[in-house]
Amino acid sequence: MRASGSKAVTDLVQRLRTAGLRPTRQRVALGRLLFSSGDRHVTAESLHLEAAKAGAQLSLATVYNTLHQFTASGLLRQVVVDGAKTYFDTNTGDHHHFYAEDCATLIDIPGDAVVIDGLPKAPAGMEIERVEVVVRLKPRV
Amino acid sequence: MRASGSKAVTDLVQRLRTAGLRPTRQRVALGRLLFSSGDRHVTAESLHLEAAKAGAQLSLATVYNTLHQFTASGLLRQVVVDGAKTYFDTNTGDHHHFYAEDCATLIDIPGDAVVIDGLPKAPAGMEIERVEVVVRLKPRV
DNA sequence: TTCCCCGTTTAGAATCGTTCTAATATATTG
DNA sequence: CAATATATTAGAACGATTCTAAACGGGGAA
Ligand SMILES: [Mn+2]
Ligand SMILES: [Mn+2]
Ligand SMILES: [Zn+2]
Ligand SMILES: [Zn+2]
Repeated sequence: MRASGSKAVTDLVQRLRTAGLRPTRQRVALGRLLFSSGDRHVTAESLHLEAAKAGAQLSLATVYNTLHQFTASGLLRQVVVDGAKTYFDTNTGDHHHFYAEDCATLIDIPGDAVVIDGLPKAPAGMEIERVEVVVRLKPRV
Repeated sequence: MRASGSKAVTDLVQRLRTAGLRPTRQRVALGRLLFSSGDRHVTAESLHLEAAKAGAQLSLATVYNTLHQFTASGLLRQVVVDGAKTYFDTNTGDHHHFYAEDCATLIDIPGDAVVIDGLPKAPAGMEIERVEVVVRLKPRV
C-alpha cells in the first residue's frame, strides 16, 4: 500500500496521457469506476450518481464531457438501444447486446459467437462502419 | 372519380376502424401519406412537414399521438438507430436496416435474406422479443 | 336531421436528456 | 512560482417529446 496511487491508477493515468487527456481528479475518478471492474454499460446519469456515492465531487456536465472524450479516444463506445438515453460501453471490441427494456439493462453477447450471413452489400458510395445486433428481451410470460 | 374517397382511402378508413381508431381527417391524412406508397421511414417532424406541404392542417402533437396510436395498433413499428430522434417504419414485418448517419437515412434489408447464427439463449426469465440488425454506413473515403 | 357524448385535436406549457456558455479552477511547463 | 492552456462547472439553452386542459367533431341515438 503506497501513500498514493495503486498500479491500476498509474496505468489509468498513463492511458489518459496517451489519449491526450490530462489526468484530472474527475477523469481519474470516472476512469476508476469505469475500468476497474469488468465490462460495463453506463449512462451519464447512472455514472454521475455512482461517482457521487463513491464520494467524488463532479458535475453532470463533466460526466458528459468525459464520456464523450473517452469515446473519442476509443476508451468507450456508444450503444443505441433506446431513444430516451445514451449508453456508453467499456467493451469497445466487436460484440452485440441483449437489451431488456423493462429494466433498461444491457448484456453483452460476444462478437465471435455470432455469425451474420446474407447481408446485402453497402449502397454505392457507402461502406459498412459496423454491424450491430440488438436482441430485445421481454419478461417471460 | 367519385366525389369523395378512392378505394385506397376506403381501405384505410376500414383499417383504422378495425384498429379501434376513428377515421378522423388528421388520421386519414397521415395514413395516406404513410401507406399509399411503398415502405417508409419517418420521424414525427418529417411527417408533420410533409403533411403541411400536402395541405393538411394538423398539429405536431397530433402527429405524435397518431404515430404512437398506429404503432400500438401494429400499423407501424419504431426503429431505434439514433439517440436524437425516433423513427417510425411502415414495414412492420421482420427486417433489418442500413443506417447512414451522415444523411440520417434508413434503408430496409429484407429479413429473409439475413441469417443470424450463434446467438446465446435469452437469460433466465426472459424471452426474445425481436432481433434487430443495424448496419451503420459511412461515406466511402 | 339534430343532439349529445366522448374520443380527438390542439396550443402551449412542461419535461427530460443533453449541450452550450462563460466564468472559475487547475494541470503542466518553464 | 508564474504563465498558459486546459478542464470544470453552474446554470441557461436546446431539441425532441409528452402533458394539460380547453375546444372540436365523429357518429350513434332518437
Ligand atoms: Mn432529448
Ligand atoms: Mn429525446
Ligand atoms: Zn457491451
Ligand atoms: Zn424498415
